Amino acid sequence: MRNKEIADIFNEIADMLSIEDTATSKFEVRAYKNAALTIGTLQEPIEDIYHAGGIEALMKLPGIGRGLAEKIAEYIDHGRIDKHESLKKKYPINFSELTQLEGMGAKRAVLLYKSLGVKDIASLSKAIEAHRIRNLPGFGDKSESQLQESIRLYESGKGRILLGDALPIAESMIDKMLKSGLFKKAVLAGSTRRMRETVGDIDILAISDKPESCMGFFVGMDDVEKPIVKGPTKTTVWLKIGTSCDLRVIKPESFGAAQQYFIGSKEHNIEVRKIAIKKGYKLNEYGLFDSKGRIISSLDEADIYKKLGMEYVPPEMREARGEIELALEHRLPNLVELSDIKGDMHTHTLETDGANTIGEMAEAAIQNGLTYFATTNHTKSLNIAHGMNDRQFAAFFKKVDALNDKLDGKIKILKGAEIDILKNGALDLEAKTIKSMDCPVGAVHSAFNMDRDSMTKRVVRAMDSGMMRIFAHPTGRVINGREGYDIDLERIAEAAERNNVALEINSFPDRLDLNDTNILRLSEYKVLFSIDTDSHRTSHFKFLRYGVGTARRGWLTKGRVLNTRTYSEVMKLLKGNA
DNA sequence: GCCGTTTTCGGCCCGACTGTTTTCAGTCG
Repeated sequence: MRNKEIADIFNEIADMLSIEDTATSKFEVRAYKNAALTIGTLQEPIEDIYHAGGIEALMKLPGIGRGLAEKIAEYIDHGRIDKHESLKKKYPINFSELTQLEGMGAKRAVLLYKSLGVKDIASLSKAIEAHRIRNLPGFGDKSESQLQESIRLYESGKGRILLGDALPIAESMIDKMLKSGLFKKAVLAGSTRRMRETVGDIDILAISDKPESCMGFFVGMDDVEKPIVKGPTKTTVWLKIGTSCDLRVIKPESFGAAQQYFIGSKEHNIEVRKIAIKKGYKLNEYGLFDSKGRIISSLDEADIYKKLGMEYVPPEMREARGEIELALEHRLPNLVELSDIKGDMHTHTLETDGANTIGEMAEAAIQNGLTYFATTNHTKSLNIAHGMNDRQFAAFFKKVDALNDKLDGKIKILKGAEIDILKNGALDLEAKTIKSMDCPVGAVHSAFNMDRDSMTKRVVRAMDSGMMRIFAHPTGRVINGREGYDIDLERIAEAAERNNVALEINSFPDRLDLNDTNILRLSEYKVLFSIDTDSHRTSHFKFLRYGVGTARRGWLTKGRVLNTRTYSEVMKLLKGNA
């Protein structure tokens, strides 16, 4: 997939063109940025589009005309774009690195290059140490020390943090803000609200009569390491967890418009504003206005969408991936909700690498509102997790039977295992043992570096055994950890369809596997998805909301999710009698 | 460089904050 490479190059061309500062280049910059956005958020490999339909097919993509389509073709065919190469000769600067620094854009980068020869963060650091920045036009003592601080923050907070780390902090901060009595309302916005798997910062939106006191309270909170930007309506701080947090305080009459604006995404908002313009309106964070500046709507987010002729778009869908068109046609899917989930098909106990007994897990599942769950311990090949053999499973299942009797329907425990799919595609237990289970889950835990075809065949063979009901964490990726193995998900989905296997959406915060884009990609297949926690201790059942958020980002409806079914419906599906 | 339900020419999302400025450019989201 060349999408990211091309998007990066277009962004870099845009940065370099933005220096030229002529009347047309200003909009040429925007054209390159728009195109980079289109390509960067594309669901399928751009080279596939090109190879299937040539330049004409590329030109059908939004923001891509003949000129840019030819440049994309040039890159796919020759691995380089002439315009990019010649600009790079003119400005041999690492823009993508430098512009990641707070307070550093393309223009400053070029000024620093031309006057001091700064090309990247390393050479910038040296220039700062020698105090050579402060005397440049447009710079001063403050900008010099701020750049130094930006470098420090960049080094310490490289990369985005997990949703599972950001969301609990954000919620507790909002809780404290509301309890302070200074805030009338405080809500979560930004990528955290959209449930992106990682977030670059936390955005909080608040209403108050006393914005100054609010900002004072905010910068003084325990979670805050230091303020970065402080204004009367907008303040940015650096949090101790290693990410920044924005607070915007607005007037109550703008609450709806402000939510719409601050939830984002930026790409979604740009599209929505264009729709406003087409209708002769103007949309900003204060409201929707007509051409004479009279207010059309501002109090309620849903009303703003309505006034624009659109359905209310759930935050998780706001990524400019086609939801705008559907909202205009009133054809948005009715997304699955946390409260729809009745069971969990993937959990562990202390018999293998879990931390709690099956009884404790059952109690926690009840507390979390579930009516059934599958206990799915690891199998013998996974030594590191003390995987169980056939005899141990038989003994364990007797315990589960006894517990089920004792629980008397308060919750139903399904007997299962997270069975290793061995290198040759065989399942790591005897057929007799697997057939005694309600919920055999298959998973890959070894030999991650097989080539794509072999890995795909390995899993397809396991599915074709007819004994597997769920394929756990299908790509094996760990966010900020490892890439995941190379596997052809389309072929996996076909095999899953044919064998009545559900594909898992693993809710563990550093897995979220399948992820939103893969779910979207596979939505045309008639497979069910199973949103599981992979709980290794009782507290992990709370992770379910991350899996549901991911499913919603993948546009899944309740009907597409296996474990929204009741216990008896699920048992029928698992036994193949549905 | 893209794009069109008033347009194939003349527009292109919108506002806050900061530092270095005497009215604004650069950056950010």
